Amino acid sequence: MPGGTRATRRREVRVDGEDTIPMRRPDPDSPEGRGGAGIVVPAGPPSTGRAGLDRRRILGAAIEYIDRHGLAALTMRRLGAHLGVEAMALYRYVPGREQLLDGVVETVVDELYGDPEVHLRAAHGWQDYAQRLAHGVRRIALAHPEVFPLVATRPPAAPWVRPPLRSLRWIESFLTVMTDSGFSPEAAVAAYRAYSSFLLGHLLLEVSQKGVQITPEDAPEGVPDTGTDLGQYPLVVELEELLSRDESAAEFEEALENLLDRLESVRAEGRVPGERSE
Amino acid sequence: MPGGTRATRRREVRVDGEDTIPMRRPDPDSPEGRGGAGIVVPAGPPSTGRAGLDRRRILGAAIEYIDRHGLAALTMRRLGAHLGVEAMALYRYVPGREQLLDGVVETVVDELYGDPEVHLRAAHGWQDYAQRLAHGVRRIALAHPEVFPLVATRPPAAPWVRPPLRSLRWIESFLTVMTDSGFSPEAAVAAYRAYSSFLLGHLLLEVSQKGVQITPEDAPEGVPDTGTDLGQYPLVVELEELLSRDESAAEFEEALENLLDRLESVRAEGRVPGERSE
DNA sequence: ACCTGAACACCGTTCAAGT
DNA sequence: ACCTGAACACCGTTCAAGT
Repeated sequence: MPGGTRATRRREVRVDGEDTIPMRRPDPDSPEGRGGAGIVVPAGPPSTGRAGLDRRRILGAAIEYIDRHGLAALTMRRLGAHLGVEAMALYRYVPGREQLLDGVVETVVDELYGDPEVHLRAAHGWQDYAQRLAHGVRRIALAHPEVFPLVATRPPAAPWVRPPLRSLRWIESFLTVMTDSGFSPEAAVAAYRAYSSFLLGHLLLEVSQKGVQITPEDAPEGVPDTGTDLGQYPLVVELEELLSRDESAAEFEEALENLLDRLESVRAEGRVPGERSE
Repeated sequence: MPGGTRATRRREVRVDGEDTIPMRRPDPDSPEGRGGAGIVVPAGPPSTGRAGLDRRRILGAAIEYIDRHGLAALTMRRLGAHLGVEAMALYRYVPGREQLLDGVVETVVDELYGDPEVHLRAAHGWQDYAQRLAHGVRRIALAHPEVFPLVATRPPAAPWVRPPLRSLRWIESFLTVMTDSGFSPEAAVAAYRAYSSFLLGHLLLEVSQKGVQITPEDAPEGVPDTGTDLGQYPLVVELEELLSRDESAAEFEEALENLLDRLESVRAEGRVPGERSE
C-alpha cells in the first residue's frame, strides 16, 4: 500500500496526490510508549519516557498533546505529567506557557522544512513553487487542526511578517522566487500578502470544518445540538446537504489556481497589483 | 466634521467612504463613567453603574473589556468587578466563561444588523449586496480587533455553518440574494464558501497587522523585539519598507472585486464553480 | 546540573446563605 | 429574586531546597 516505487531509503516520502490528508505524525522521534491506555487520560501515569528532558522533546510532546486533547487541555502541569516530570521542571527549558505556544507554532511551521515535496525550490517556475508550498502548508494544517488556529493568532517574529508563512525563512524564500521570476518588489510583496491571506482563510475554514467538531471536552452529548431554531432559515435548511458537503480539496485547488493566474497576469503586465489591468 | 448632510435624526449614520476605520463604540447604551482613571485598571473601582445586571449589559461590558485590555485579560472575576459585582453574580445570566465568549461573538456579529449601510438588501443587485456586506464585516473586524479572532475560532451554531458569517441569519440572507440572482444552489453554496474564506483570511491578517501589536500585557518593553537574527534574510530586510506598508484597504477592495468578478462569470455561464470556464 | 516541594496569587465554578 | 462568602479544584509561576 505505501508502495514506494522510487528509491526511498529515507523518511517515507509520500508520492501520491494531495487529497489523502496523510495525518502523518509530527516527528519520528517521540518515543511514544505502548500507549493502549485509552483516549482521555488527563492525569494518568506518564505515557512518555523518563529523563532526558530538553526543549525539542517538550515541544514535541506539547504538539502531540494538543493534537490529542485540544489546545485548552494543555496546561504546564499536565504536560509535565505527560512527560513524567513535575510542571516546574519545564521552566528550565521554556520561559513560560506563552513562549511554549510560540515554540509549538514555530515547530509546526518548520515541518515544512522536512517536506521533500516542497523543498525543491523553483525547479519548475514560480507557479509550481507556490503550488507546492501551498500544499505543504495545507498538509500541516490538516495534520494539526488543533494547532493551526494558533498559527493564525499568535503575533509573529517581526511585526510586518504575517501568518501563515510566519517564518522569515519562508518569506525570504517566497520573495526570492517571485522577484527572480520577474515580479517587481512591489508586486512580490503584494503577491505575498494575497497568497498568505488566501492560505489563512481557506485553511482556517477547512480545519474548523473537520476535526475540531464540538468542543474538545464535552463531545459525547447525544443530540447534535439543535439549540438554535431552524425553520426561520428555510434556504439554509433546504441547502443543508450542499452546505455540509466537503469540497474543500477541490475548492482549495480552484481558488489557488485562480489566485496564481491573477498573479501571473500582474507579473506579465509588469503592473503593481493595485492597478487596473487594461 | 461628522457632517450629516442627510436627514439623520437617528443613530448617527456614517456617510463617508470605507477607509476611515471608524472604530465606533459597540453600543450607545454602556453608561461609561467619567473614565479618566488611566489605561490599565486591572482591579480598580467599578467603572460601570450599579445594579440592573442583565445579559445584554454583561455582554456589552465583556466586549468593551476585551477591546480595551485584550482577550486574555478577561476573567469572570475582573468582568464582575468591572460591573461592580462579584464574579458569581454573572452566573445567573451566563452559564460559564465559554458561553460568555460565544455570546460576545454573537453580539459582535449581530452589530451588522444595526448597520444601515448593509441592510438595504439587494436593492442594486447581488454584487452590490456582497460588497456592502463585506465592508460591514470589515468595519466590525476593525472596530473589535481583539474580538475578531474569536469569530474565526469559536465553533459555530450549526456544524456546517462557518465563520465569519456565523449567524444563520446572514447565511440565509446571502444565499437568498444569490439564488434570487440566478445562482444555482450549488453555485450559491460554493460562492458562500469562497466569500467567507476570503473575508476570514483577509480580515484576520489585517486585524493582526493593526492594534494587536505585541502581546496585550507587556507592550512597554522598549526595544522593538529584534530577538531574531535578521541578515540571514536579505530580501526581507531589503523589502521591509514595502512589507510594513499598510495597503490593506486597497488590497481588500481589489481582492473582493476580483472574487465577485469570478463569481459573476460562474453565474453567467451557469457553471458549478468546480468546472473549467471554457 | 537538573528536578522537586511548598508556596503564592489567581482562576472558574458550586452552593448554601444572606438580604 | 438577586447577590455574596466561603470553599474547592486547578492554574501559572517563584524559589529555596534536595540529589
